[in-house]
Amino acid sequence: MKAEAQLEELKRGTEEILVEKDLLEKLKRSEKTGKPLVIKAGFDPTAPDLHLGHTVLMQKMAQFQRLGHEVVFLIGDFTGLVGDPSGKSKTRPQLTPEQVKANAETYKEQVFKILDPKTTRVEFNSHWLEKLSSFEFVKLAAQSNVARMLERDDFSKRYKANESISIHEFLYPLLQAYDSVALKSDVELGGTDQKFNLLLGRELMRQYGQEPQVCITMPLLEGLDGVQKMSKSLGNYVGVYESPNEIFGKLMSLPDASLRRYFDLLSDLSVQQVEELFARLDSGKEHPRDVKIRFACEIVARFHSEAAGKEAKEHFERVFSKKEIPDDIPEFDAAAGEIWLPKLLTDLGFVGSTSEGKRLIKQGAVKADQEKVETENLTAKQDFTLQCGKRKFARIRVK
RNA sequence: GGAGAGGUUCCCGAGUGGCCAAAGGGAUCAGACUGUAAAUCUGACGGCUCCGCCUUCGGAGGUUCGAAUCCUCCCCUCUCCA
Repeated sequence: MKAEAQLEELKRGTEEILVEKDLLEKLKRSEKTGKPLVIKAGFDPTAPDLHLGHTVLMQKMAQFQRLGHEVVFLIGDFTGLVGDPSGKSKTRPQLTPEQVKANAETYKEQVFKILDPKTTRVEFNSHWLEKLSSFEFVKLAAQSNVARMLERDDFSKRYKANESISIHEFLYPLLQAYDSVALKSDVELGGTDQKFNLLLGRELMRQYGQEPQVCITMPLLEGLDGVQKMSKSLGNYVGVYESPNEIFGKLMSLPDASLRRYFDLLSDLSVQQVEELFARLDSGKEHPRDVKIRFACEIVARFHSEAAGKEAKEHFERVFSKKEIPDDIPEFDAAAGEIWLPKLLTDLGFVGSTSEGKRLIKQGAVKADQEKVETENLTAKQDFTLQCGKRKFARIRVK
């Protein structure tokens, strides 16, 4: 594909390209020499599961792949030990090497739901960062300065609020930048919160006598709460590896206001198709719920299969629209006779404590065989279905 | 090194000897209403077979009938000076 056409396609959905002119140059050169560009995207193995937010970036990576470039999926196993301060209001807990290793493995497994394994290069930055001598480390640290670091919004906020900033947090961006030097990357992708780190890579490469990388930032996907960015620790995420029903259900709880962004950043529909869809929505020809269902189907299909998407939809309608009991619910054995429900709910993992179980019963959240439970004790003679809240079900087998 | 300010339940933040399992807000959970949306209203929000008991207010001791609150030592954070 011609360099100009590639650029047009690559621009879709991006927040910023620094610098667009440089990217065009690189694309042109690649076109002429047939040498693919090295596309770098780093992931910290802090959370063991990839979520929808990560896939925004990964779809962009996949796009580069389809255009014939070499994508490096960089696992920050070393930088993960440091902890990225980007966008954080406090120091991240530092991970142990064991945690990082386990998380990194999970990452590797999950990446290829979206990326093409054949053309993806997986790297661990400990390979070169571990080998840095203290001398080189100090040299690296000398490449930037405190004033520059404090320009960053996250740091300056913390600084002004009289909150602590550890020295090693200053090191993080430098290490990430050094990754670019080690990889000689042409392009680095990241979320908008990565802008500073990405740009430092550009600078550092220049200082190490290399051609600076182009930085492309992607918008951050907000989580299911519609406010904060999607993250595992905030619990507002949709995991790539979750079950079809889980993914579907979570996406259905997405606020309407976030729907457009989700379509823009994640849907495979063309720009025009999205435009048309939302025009119908605005004019009332389309119900937001139906649009959401379509989207949920698309995402489930992407991570599982077309059929799984359909099934998840049916399941959802059965359980939540018609309020039926789902058919594939966990089973649990209980002794016949008097059953103290708060304990049973705790054993099932539906609640964290018997106190919580008691509260929920009092609030009318617990049902046995579709009937609201009024008392804490229940005399069980035969199997029954236990429901806690809207979505927790279990089949209790009485013995 | 010196001077000062702080560390409270998931988060923010009140509380400065008993009325404190600790105000208020946020987050969360449940109920009503719905489209598992938003908004709104109601309730819950340390644990325990729970009208009572047990464990919590940076940590360890101490004073007291009684401590988140007072004293001692320690750890951590911030500010100013050097």
